[in-house]
Amino acid sequence: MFNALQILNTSISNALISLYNLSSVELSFQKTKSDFEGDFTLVTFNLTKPTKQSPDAIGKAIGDYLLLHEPIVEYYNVVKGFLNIGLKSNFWLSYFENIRENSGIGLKAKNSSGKTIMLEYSSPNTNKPLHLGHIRNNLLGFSMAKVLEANGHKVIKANLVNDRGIHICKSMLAWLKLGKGETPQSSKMKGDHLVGKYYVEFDKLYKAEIAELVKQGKSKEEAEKSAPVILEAQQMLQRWESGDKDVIELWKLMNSWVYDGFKETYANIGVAFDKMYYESNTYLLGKELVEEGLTKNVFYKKQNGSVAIDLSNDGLDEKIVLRSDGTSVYITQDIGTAIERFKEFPELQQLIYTVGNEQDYHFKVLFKILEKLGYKWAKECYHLSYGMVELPDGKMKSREGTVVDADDLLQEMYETAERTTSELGKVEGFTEEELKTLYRTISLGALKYFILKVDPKKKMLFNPAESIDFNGNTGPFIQYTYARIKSILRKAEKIEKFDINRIELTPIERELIRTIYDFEAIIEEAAKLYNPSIVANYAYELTKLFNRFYHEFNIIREEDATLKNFRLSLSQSCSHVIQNSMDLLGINVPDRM
RNA sequence: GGUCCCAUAGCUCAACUGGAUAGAGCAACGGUUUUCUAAACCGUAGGUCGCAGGUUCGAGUCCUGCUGGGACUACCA
Repeated sequence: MFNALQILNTSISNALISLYNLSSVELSFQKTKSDFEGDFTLVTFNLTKPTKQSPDAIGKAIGDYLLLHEPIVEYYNVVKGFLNIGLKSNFWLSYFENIRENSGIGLKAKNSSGKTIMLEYSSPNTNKPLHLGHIRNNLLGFSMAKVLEANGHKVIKANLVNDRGIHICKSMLAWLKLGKGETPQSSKMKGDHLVGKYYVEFDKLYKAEIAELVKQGKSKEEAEKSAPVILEAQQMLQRWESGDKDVIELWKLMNSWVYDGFKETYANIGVAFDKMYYESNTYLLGKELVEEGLTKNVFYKKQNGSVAIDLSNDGLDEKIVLRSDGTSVYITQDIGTAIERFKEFPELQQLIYTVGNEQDYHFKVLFKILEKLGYKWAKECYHLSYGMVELPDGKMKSREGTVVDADDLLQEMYETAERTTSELGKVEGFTEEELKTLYRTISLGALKYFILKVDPKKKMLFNPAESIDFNGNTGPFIQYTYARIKSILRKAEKIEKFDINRIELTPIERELIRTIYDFEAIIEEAAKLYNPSIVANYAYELTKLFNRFYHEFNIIREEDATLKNFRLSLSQSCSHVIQNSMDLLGINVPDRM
């Protein structure tokens, strides 16, 4: 009923039939640029060939047709082949009347699409604390889940914890050698940081041994393979795999430290999971599938006994799926876990992996193998690939300690929020507890928005020296605008009934309604493109627009009661959309700040 | 060597997926508060969209080549 594009599309299609006897033509619409008069713009260039008319003539002919036949159209103008169409204020006002009581504008009802999606994200290693790169993963995954839910899908948020492997053994070994029984309690250190400390210690030992061996005349490569400490770590991994009691016990202990730490960080940034997977349970999966793949001739055995798949016809290379000693490689278990998940959740229709773009190739191979094994759902697997977070001097490396630690950053942001807030001095009457919540809301808002406003596909730069801004295109700016609206609504106390037909829209009011109207399409687009930054940029646009409105009119002092209540109601709807769009990003908004 | 990704204002990012005069924020400069929260608003300045071709009525966007940056290419995870 209020789908303007659909209405226009139908009317213009009719116009083309009536005017040129043309049917089934793809029409190209866009939002009218703000420098021109209108709401929607039809691009007419692609119609010149079939109609043999000039763009301007087509625009004029369609425009005239619309004026006669389409009641929602008020006026039109044609500029250089662009047909700008203005809808009647009446259309926008009835739309607004229709949605203004609705606090969930644009959101689809829960599970209304009937589609179930598993979205994997976070998936940390348990040998080190989370850094800014992991934060991007977590925020992106969590937000994407929210966006998909807003489109009516059921989302199972999954976390596959990489809790085993050589890297964990490195931490364990270094702790045994140097730890002197140190625990999170004894050191007053967060568990994941403590384990991470020994991961770095291992690397130091390892590097020293390599240097020593090189000095003795070995090549670097040889040294890396034969350094005693790495051999010891490998041995430890073998003992783990054979179920050695001591190793398993230490592994459990150190992992439990890490989990306590992660739990705290996850709670702090406000992400959650529906389903936890652990690689120690899944790493053997997939081996039996290799057998299946062999009988299907998808895989082949090489002379040395290893099993591989040739993907060179698909633009990829040969990929080993089983070592010559019969053990799995990483992709083997990925094949296994994917299949396992579709068995576990028969209703599953899509599987999304939130993993950095370093693994683009890996997922191409994985999906291709699944396809070749004959799983129909293989084409519903999607790699939500995101770019690395880089520092001014390059990529972050845990081993070398050149990382922005997640917990440190969150703490820093919190302190900045606290300092900025008290400098501005607008929080009289807040309790200690309310202040803490506010600082958290603002600091997380700043960080999350900073990360999510960037297109996930692109790498992004974080400059610790400049930190994250609280002014301009930022989370706190949007939160502030929300608080402003809430303040007005508090002061007004209530919105009285008003006759919408008495309203004459000013340009900015019209633009606000129009922008609210766009929200639904934005949510759909963000899901379609797997891109929360579309929501972030939208929230900013709406917020900026509202601030202009706010400066242009004093809402509370408006003497015309109809106008006043209309503007209050419009402000309220803006607050709903701002709140909902921020919620899709996993960001809270405060009533006061 | 091969494959893939990226390059837009001094800095960080947009550009509705091929459409109009490429837009925001930060930083710089100037203005706005006895009026609903100045974490705001208005204005000025800032661009050979890495370079060179091509396709198209139309290219930041698509194709080719080049330059610069990055990732992947392991019987690592």
